[in-house]
Amino acid sequence: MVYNEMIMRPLHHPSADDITVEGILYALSDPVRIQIYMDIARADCPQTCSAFLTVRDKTLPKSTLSQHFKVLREAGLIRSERCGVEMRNVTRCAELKDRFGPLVMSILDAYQLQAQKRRKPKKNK
Amino acid sequence: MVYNEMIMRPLHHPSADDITVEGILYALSDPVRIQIYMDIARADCPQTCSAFLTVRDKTLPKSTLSQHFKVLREAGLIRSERCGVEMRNVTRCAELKDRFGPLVMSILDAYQLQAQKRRKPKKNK
DNA sequence: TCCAGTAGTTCAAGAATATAGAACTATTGA
DNA sequence: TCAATAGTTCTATATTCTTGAACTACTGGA
Repeated sequence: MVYNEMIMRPLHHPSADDITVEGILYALSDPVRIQIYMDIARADCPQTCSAFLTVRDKTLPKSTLSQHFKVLREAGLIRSERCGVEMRNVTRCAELKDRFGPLVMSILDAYQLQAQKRRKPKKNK
Repeated sequence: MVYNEMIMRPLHHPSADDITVEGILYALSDPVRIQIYMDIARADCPQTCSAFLTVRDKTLPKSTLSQHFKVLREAGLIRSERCGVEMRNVTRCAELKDRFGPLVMSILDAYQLQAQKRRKPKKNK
């Protein structure tokens, strides 16, 4: 089959007012997406999509990865900018902090805590 | 059709160690569920399921409501106890705070903030 | 003891959403 | 001009969610 009219739509970033708590929670409820978001947040420079072709030892198809980035972007968690052939992704932490206080930070902290426990679980359980 | 072997399974509550950040975020990413959870958390006594047959001005079928409670329960957010014909639901805030710090509290705070903004939006936007 | 009423669960079917391969757009550097 | 790279879109399939109907389970009369 031949695809007609396939077009590259401009990226959509919701304004701060349109970001919702539910949207943020949904976007970060996926194990792959929260890991991606965490890595972008921890990085000291914008991250490309293809930096995440393997996440948590799992290889992801490009199409799936693209969808995950779209979800993060449309939830208002990241800002993506096309830059030549690649995409630069950064978090929108500051805006989110203004709007929702420590929400996102405490999600990241809890996730990090959990990841640490996974790596070195206590014996007494 | 006649249903055989339909049985009322015992309620399952995950142990604190089996609760995950992703599970919590997923459970609270639904507008109905976060509202229910908020109401249970704010209440000063256990709440029954049927107290939520209408949520955010929407009437829910009993079967849907039952599923929502199951999701909250299996995410580790609430503890449900059958008490005669009804069910008493309370939050597991203390356990969650031990395990994940301020995570759940900051979700509730952010949600409350958002709900307030919905009720009285500023003119200058 | 039976029965009707109440509270909630389970099943199953249709609706909605997610995943991923293939085909595509878009940009760059040689 | 062209091949390579980065990411998107389409679409079919798989998975998950929603809900009405049928059910379980308990309770308080009569």
